[in-house]
Amino acid sequence: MSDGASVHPKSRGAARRAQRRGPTMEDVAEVAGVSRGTVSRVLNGAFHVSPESQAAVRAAMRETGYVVNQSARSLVTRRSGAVAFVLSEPQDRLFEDPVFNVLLRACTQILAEDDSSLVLMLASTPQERTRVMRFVQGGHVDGVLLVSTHTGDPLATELDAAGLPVVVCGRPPDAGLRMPYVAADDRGGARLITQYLLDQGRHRIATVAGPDDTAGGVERLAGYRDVLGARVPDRGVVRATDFSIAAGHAAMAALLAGCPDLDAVFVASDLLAVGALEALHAAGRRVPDDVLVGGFDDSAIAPATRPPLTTVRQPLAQVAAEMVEVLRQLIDGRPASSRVLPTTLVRRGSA
Amino acid sequence: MSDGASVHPKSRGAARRAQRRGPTMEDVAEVAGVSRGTVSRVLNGAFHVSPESQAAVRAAMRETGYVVNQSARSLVTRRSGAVAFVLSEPQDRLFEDPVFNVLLRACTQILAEDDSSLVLMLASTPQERTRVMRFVQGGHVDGVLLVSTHTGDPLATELDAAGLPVVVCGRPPDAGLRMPYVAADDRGGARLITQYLLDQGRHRIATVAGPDDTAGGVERLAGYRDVLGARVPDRGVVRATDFSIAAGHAAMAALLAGCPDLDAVFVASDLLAVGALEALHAAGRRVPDDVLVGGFDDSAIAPATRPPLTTVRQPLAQVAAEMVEVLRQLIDGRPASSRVLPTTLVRRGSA
DNA sequence: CACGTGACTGTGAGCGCTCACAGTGCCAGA
DNA sequence: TCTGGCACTGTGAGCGCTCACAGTCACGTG
Repeated sequence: MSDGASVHPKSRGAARRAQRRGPTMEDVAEVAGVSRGTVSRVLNGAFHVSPESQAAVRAAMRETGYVVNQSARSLVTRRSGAVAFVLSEPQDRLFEDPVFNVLLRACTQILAEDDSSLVLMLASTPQERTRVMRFVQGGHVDGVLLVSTHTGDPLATELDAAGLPVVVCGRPPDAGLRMPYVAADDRGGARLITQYLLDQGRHRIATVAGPDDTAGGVERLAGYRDVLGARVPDRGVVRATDFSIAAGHAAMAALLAGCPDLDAVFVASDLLAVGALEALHAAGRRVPDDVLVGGFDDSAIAPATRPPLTTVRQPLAQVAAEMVEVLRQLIDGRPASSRVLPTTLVRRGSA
Repeated sequence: MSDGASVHPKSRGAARRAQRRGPTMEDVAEVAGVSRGTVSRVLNGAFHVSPESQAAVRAAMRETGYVVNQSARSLVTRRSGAVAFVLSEPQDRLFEDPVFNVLLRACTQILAEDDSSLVLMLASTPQERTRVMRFVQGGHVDGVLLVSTHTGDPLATELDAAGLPVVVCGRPPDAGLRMPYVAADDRGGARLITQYLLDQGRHRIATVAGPDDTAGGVERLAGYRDVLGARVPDRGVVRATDFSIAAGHAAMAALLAGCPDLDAVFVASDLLAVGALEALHAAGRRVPDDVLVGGFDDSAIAPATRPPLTTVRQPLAQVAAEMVEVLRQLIDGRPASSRVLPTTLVRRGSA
């Protein structure tokens, strides 16, 4: 008995190891009475494994409580099974925007369905940007979902130059980028709601546009102009400094000052519209009686404003799903192209 | 000279490899004229490396564009350098709540400062919960930041039972859990604002409380009761079904029906307060003239309501920082204890 | 002058996995 | 009966890193 330890040094070591730090494939193989390779095969859904072996392996996995070691797997496959969700925004205002949350949530969920995970990263400062680049190039993630709203975002350029799998949310403002994007049809949606305001018999339709270095700012204004053409009222366009409530308030006040006889306004986002409604209220204008208000996004706040906001719905869950799908294609080396998804009008009390 | 190529077969191979899939430590070592071990030492900030070697290695890293392979490192260190941010919520309403966003953003940023990353996970369904457990136990992350608001959350129990490093946000409703938490002083904050309403000369102070399976629901109501005691008006307490705008509206309407002569109301969250303000407006009550309204959170929406919301400020950035710090301690095997951070009153127009 | 000492460096043995390849056994067809 | 093919299985060689250990070298010190 005294040499029992030295007789089975290896198996005892394996047993100790198994309990200390979780079972390995080797342990599972031993329990199932097969080899490492067979375990690997059932794990990876490969063919050429007999039903009996398969059952034995599965039972052994259950019995031992086996979980794959992703580090070991990644080391050889060079796939991390993770994707970075990068918010590239000078100020991180976007975090307050319900649109962003919905997108983040949807992406997380969709990735999870495929057993991938989402790593959230911020890239507001140059240091953060460097970190993102190192992270992605270091193979921590297989690809990037980039939420970047600003023209000339250096991160987009760097990622693009490095040839990494990247999908952008929203039409990228820089035409030079090769990477595909997934966007809602901003321009079409803006046309939709502007036409709707027109159809309500309003003639002096102004707009609070978004910042001109964002896709939402540019495209939605373009859609508005598509419909109104020369009928855009004098001083009827004011740009908000960002997509916040406060900016909406300020822009609406400016609009009222420059174009006091407006009878409808298309506001480029719901959050801006919340501010605009306040400014209208403060100025004693009744909505919708005196002024119709149309928003954009159909975010969670839209049905909760006073009055409830008529707005344009972005299919965000679908945007998320398509972004993930396109990214998958890129990661797998398949060709991928950009996609634009239709927007729809949602009528509520404000217009 | 003719055998130059064959003299350095290894170095040529290394060079080829380096360009194919990124340089390894071996490549860096070769360029620096040192060994793998020395490179590893400078990488890990170890001592016993001569300044010359150190400089050579750093130069070689720069020259080759070396980035560590985290998979390989994790495989041996059993540390992933990542942390899971898990949102464990039956319905994922919380995603709409600005409070949650601020917390998520702050955690991401703080972790990034230490070169760790944040993996976002949802755990609404049993399947998702299983996935989280496998993920954490599989060593994908070193610990968990758990944002769970509901009593009897099975994930909290499972994580706790598994003895994994976990920090909960908010006082965990279940007393049986061993894991530490970081919370804002909900009860103290509720006392603060209730006392403030009292000090304004109001005597019929009602409350819209949060769900009773959440810390915010329980603690804030307790603070309210601490101050009012027997002075809580008859039918002056209504529970919201969740922390949403719609629930706030419904609860406030119910409150007005049961307790029509109320002259102030403490609403357990800003989002609820938005709904409550609407309900009051719909009922023709003026705020703050007829009814004072106090919220809780001081989220981004508070200054943007009509009138701006007097509320209780939660130090969310600090909560995030402390959560990360406590989790670090846990991961490093150091003892860690729960922390409660002070809340403060923010006066605006509604009270 | 031998020898311990301490700073520094190189080396081998893995971590747990996948992948390519080399078996093994079984059956149909020659 | 032999052979080729097929379904299935085991095995070795790494992936790139860290860690423990075993050097090496230049110093003092006895």
